Amino acid sequence: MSKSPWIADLSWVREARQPRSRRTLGLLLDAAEALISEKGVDDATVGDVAVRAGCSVGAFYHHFRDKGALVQALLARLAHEFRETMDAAVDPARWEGASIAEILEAYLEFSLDVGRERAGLARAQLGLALRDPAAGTQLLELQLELSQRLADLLCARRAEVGHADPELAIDFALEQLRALLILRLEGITLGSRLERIGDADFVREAIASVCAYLQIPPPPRRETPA
Amino acid sequence: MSKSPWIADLSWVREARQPRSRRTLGLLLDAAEALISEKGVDDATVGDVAVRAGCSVGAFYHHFRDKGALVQALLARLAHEFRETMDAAVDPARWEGASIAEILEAYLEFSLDVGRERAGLARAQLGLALRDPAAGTQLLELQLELSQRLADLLCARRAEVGHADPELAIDFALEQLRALLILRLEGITLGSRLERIGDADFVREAIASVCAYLQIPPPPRRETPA
DNA sequence: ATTATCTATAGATCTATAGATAATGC
DNA sequence: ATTATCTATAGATCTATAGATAATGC
Repeated sequence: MSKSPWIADLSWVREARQPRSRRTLGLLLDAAEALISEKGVDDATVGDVAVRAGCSVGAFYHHFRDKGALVQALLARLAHEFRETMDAAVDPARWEGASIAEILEAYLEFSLDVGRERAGLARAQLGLALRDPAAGTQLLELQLELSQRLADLLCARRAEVGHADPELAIDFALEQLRALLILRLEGITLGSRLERIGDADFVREAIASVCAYLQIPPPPRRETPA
Repeated sequence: MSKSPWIADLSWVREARQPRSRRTLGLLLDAAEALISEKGVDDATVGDVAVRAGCSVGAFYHHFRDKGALVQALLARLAHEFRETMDAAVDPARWEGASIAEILEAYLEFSLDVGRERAGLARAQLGLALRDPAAGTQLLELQLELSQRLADLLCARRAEVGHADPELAIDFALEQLRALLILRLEGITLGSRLERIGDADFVREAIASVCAYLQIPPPPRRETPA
């Protein structure tokens, strides 16, 4: 029976049976993540990835239909991790009793931490999004969802906000912080005076800025643990 | 006489004599600028550029040693235009009697205008800087110089500033606006609510934010010309 | 018997060059 | 005579495939 052209490329997707296979798949993804972090998607070749994963190019193509499928799989894995982290992060229960300023401060600190670890990857993803808006959106959409859920958290505290249009102001403030984070994490700041100030000062000024804009009280000073 | 290896690749640089040659050079640069705007440096091939310029690949290599030399030349031309514009823009005479808020407002408006025209190019340049920090710095350094000269303009007006550390605050505010501009111009905002607000609202909120942070009076309302 | 891997290589694409041909300015 | 261009192609690089070989689980 000849196959309908509509389903020519469709087959039942099943998890790999052999543990060996799953191991190789993991090694390939790890290798790809590392290489793409270092060199970007274009300069990380299929050959590179295979060598780093300790397998052959042939094995690579057993696991991925083409190079694009690898990038997709990698983004999917990152998206999964992102979502898990986000779900824990924006749980309203975590933030009971927290002020807007405290939430934003925590957002900045955590983002800087995580962003530093995954700097190369963020760079690669930004590069991807710049070149091909369709390809790089997956993670950016998650960032956006994070902004939305943060906005929800903050809007529940809109009584604190002195700005005439609290919803707009909260959106704008979040976007402003996101812009600052991207610039700082991508290192596009170059030799600007800001690059030389530490993260602590950076967070302090950023928070001072949004607090003034939103017209909310600044966060309480935390004692540094001895 | 055999050549010293130290000067093997050195020759006297002279402007092209033939007008025909200068014309081709210009066409090549224009073609490259357009193509790189559309597709980025990697995807704009030498062949593409030659076709678009209406000449052959051979002619291309008569003008440029290699593809990198083309990118260099293009960046140099842009840098020249940037500098000319900047020199006119930050001339203190232009800003006599202007307040900090008015200067920042004008900076935002002009940057949005120019950035829209050259969006693809900014994108390509950002991509270049992300991949190879050494290659893309030329224009970023000019952006930085612009920030520095704007900072000088503003520092001359530090009496307006209520923030405890005016220099730091001015640097931070400028960096914040730069971050917002990049995000908005690169279209990384995606479907965020901010993308849907117009430039006028964007400028207004951004200015409101820095004025609150710096603790300076907001800019005077301008009447819209009928 | 099925799944996973390896080796070797075809095919596509892009950069850069060689050598011939045309245009320019003295 | 010199400068600028064109045509054709070599060489490098990368993606993807074909076919043979090894490992796994029933």
